[in-house]
Amino acid sequence: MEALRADMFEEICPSTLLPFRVGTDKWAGMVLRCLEDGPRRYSELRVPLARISPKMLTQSLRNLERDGFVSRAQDERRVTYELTALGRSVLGPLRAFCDWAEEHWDELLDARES
Amino acid sequence: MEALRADMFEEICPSTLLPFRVGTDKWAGMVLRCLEDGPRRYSELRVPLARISPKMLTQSLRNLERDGFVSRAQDERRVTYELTALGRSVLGPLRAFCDWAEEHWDELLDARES
DNA sequence: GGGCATGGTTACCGATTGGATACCTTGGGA
DNA sequence: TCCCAAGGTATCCAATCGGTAACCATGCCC
Repeated sequence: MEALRADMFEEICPSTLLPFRVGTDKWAGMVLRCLEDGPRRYSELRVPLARISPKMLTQSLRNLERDGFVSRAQDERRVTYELTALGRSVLGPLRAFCDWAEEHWDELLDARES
Repeated sequence: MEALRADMFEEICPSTLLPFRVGTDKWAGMVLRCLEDGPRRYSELRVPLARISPKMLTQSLRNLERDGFVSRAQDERRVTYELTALGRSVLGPLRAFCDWAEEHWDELLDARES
């Protein structure tokens, strides 16, 4: 499992500019993608999600937990978040959207400009 | 092309309860689905979207137009909205989510309850 | 030329979202 | 014992979202 790249999600990123959202809030989709490759710690998630505030990361994670997408495990001072089976099952549709966005990115930008 | 059923989207429907959204606003995903089978008029769209206000329907349509998903054609007193190629292309991922939601609906309700 | 249907627009308001910032708590390690 | 890192909370505020309700413009039809 590789480390997560800093600022995986650019300032102009699909989840903010593009017309769809996964999860109840703005960040949930990105959080899910960060958990694709295995469990991650809170502080580890803050690296790729460079612009998230601690408040929003906690809120996103709590929502995802409440909806059964993510499980939280605490081991002394270590907290790790991991996708549940339900969480993994939603990666399919989620990736379908990401692929779509990548493919149609230029068309979308063109449409927005005019 | 069949007429659209009144209140196609129940009060508790995936797009409001479930953790994803297609389109910039609450209604956009439902509007797209209403246009799946061909062009529709403004008043025709208000039938399946029983709880939408004229303001929000206009806003959703304008957003979808701006993003290039929908085109608007005016012919005297008739206004019709139709999916563009881009709009049709997003139906795939959109349906992937709807299918996912249908399949995992019970799990989601269970997770929310506890 | 009066009314009616269509396709909106406008004003107002409350609720929700999300950002910034400061603070807190617990458990090690030096 | 003091400090520091991890993993958060708390507070405040601005902007956006979405609902209600009233109103408007255009073009037909009688």
